[in-house]
Amino acid sequence: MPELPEVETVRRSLLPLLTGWTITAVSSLTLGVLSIDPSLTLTGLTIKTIRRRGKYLLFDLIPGAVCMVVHLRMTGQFHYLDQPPILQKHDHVLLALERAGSLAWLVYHDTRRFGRIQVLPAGEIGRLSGLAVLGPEPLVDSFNGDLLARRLARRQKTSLKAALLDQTVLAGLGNIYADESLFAAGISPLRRAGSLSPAEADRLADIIRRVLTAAIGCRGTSIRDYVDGLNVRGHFQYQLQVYGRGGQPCLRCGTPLVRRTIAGRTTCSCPVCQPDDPSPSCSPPASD
DNA sequence: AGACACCTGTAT
DNA sequence: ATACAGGTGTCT
Repeated sequence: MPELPEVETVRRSLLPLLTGWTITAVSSLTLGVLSIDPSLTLTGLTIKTIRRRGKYLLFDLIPGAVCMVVHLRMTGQFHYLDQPPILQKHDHVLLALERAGSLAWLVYHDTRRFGRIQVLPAGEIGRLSGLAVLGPEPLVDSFNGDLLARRLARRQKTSLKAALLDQTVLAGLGNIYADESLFAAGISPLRRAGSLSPAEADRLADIIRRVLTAAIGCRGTSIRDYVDGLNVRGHFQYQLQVYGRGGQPCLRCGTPLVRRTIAGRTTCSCPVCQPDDPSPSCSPPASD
């Protein structure tokens, strides 16, 4: 479920609730969800801060520079509770917390059980495949059209949709925000990743930043499962222009939106606002 | 680049 | 019964 805006919203919702709290007990209720480096114990560690990299959450624990790396995949959720939890189906990990005599609990819940929590020395997180190979963060100042073009050039011949979903090209986009960004930029998901003009790359980079920022401002998109760390839904789903709207009229031109599978994912786009051919109406007449 | 795997729930 | 879902890792 969660893409960058949802993961960032989870991070922001949990950060003030969890910093400074010490883990007093760990229950791993399902095999294979939580893995802890054999040299480490979570019990007794204090949450120093929570960072995000792409779609990963990184809980920094002290003392000893320990990192709890979390990927929520499709349906992972954290629930913060200030009362003892009544464990539900699909609750997989329970952390009991204490600070200045107060108690709290953090539950990891995941219907489809695709998500993973890994605990390891902070210095070794570079060994986690996936995290180590992530592309640049789209919300840092250095992200611009030039950088995007250089990253897309790594996937010259693949479709732009496939390239934007590739976390090694750019970190954080998923199916919703790839489609929303391409629509807002007026670029077809089927364009070759290496075919963007510098002006198009500038425009797409700017729009990716704006779409993700707007979605974070809405606390994410809640269609099915997604909620933040306090079980609160986002509301960017009310601003979606194309995702999930196949067959419905384009909100810009009225043409029915096209729904098709690209890069193995359902993709929605406007055949008029996002022409497959790079801007035919603006091309200079062919001359030889 | 594509198929399939990992899972469960929901909608048709 | 079948299709599909905010993701990604592995194998053709």
